[in-house]
Amino acid sequence: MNCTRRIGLRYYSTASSPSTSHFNQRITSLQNASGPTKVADALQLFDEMLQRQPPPNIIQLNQLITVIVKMKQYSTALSLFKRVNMMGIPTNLYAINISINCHCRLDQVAYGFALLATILKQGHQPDLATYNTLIHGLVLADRVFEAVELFKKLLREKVCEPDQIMYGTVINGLCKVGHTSKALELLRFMESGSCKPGVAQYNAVIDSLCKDRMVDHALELFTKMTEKGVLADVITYSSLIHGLCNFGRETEAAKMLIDMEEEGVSPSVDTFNILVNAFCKQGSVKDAELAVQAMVRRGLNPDVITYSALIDGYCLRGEIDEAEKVLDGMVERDIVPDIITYNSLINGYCKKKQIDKARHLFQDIQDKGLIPDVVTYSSMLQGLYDSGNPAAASELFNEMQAKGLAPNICTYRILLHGMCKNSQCSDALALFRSLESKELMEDVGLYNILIDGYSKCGKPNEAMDLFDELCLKGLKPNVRAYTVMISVYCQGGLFGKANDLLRKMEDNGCLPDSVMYNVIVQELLKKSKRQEAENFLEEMINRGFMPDSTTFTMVLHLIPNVGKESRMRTIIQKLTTVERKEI
DNA sequence: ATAGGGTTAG
Repeated sequence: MNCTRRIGLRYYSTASSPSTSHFNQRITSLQNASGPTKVADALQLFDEMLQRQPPPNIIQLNQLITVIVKMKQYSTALSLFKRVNMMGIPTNLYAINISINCHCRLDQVAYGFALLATILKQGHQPDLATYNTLIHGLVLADRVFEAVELFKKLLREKVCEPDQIMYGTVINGLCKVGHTSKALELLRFMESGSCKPGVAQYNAVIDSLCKDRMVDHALELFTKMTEKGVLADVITYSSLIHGLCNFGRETEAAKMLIDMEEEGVSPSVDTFNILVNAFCKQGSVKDAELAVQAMVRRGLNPDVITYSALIDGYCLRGEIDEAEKVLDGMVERDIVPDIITYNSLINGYCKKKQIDKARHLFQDIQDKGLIPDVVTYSSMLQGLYDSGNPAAASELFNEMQAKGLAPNICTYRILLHGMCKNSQCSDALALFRSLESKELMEDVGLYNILIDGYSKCGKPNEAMDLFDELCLKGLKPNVRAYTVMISVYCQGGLFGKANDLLRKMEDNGCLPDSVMYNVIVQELLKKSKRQEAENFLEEMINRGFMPDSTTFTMVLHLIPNVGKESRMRTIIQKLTTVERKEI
């Protein structure tokens, strides 16, 4: 028997011409290759293989076409299959599955389904990979409902026994469209069945829960998963750390990092970047720098995201010098700053009223070949308006549109605010009226800017009209909208109306905040409505809000130097006692 | 031996 087998092997190896192994070698080296000529080299090899007589087997061709697919050249891959068919080389199920995948990636799910018929015609049966590719195709086409229906049908009619990949595809699809609870249901279903979920399926749901702001649910699921003996990996921990950070729970996030290392899971650069970024956004660049040191100690190299986060952190604090130092440091380490890195700096310069430096950098990065994005332009626009140069701003806005960059809601906020601040309220309103997106036309924030702008331009009636319009549209004014309107009423001496609105606002379930109280007290004091101001001052303190420095200064001026009973003094004394207690 | 899912970060 041994003898027969040996003869068989021998026969096999002599039958394959020398070029078979030669092609195998070239396919293998292409699979591992990277570089700009990879696709061209693969096509060249494909041509050579098709010219060979007898024609190469379908396995090698599948391998080669997979190289093209991995490079996301789906239409090229499909055209190669077409040539295989034209040569009369028989394909197999693998080949058709690859084709289905290509069609799905090209947003042609229908073609994918049509290939089911080809599979049957050729005497094959679709397998798990076939169905999973189609389910994934539906997910890619944002047809998650249909994907779930197909999955259920396969299950109901016992067409196939889903594996972890198929469950995972459906779970990911559900998470993608925000149906986290359905995804969780499916995960539970897996737990109760024979195909148990792995860490990837748990990760999808944990991450989705975090994005739904349900971090504690995510943590619970994480615990349950561990209890079931499924080991968390770096992605599980990174998702949780990210979720915690988004909730301002950086301390717990940092503890999670320690936990993961104790469990033997090594954090990646990305894991650290989440923390670095969170610390920076929260204003504590010091902690961020410590996190960077910690990652370096573990042999991880900070990347462009790490450095950009630090730069952004320093810029947010107005410490541009420090930000510039970080930039120099990263360049020294051969890490190339990208547009996001520079956006932080440009924004920093603009906020610091160093518009010339911002303009210079804006030009500089373009000379370097970087393309400014919406954020770059928006920052520049804000800087130009803030420096009182609306003409340059509108020129830049035109340039941005000429380049085909679509302004986003932030851009419009900056534009409207900038115009109003530069006494161009009617231009701002005209721009707002020209907006075509429903989302923008119904943005309370944009209304607030216009209302505030008109009021500051001394046109309270227009401001009130806009507020009415906002309510008539059925939009819910937020606390900022009410604040602006109340201050409009106060400035016009219409205190009764201001009071009515305040009541109406609380009826609508919108509670006054610190800013609102400060505005009211300040406006009342400006109009010498001392008693009303005292009432509001007391009310705000009772609700736990502090007068800001402007309010405080105004109030202090009203306290008589010596003797005399003063309600203001009592209030302020009470306030300082409270403060002392807190310290 | 060749095919299908995923994944965290600005």
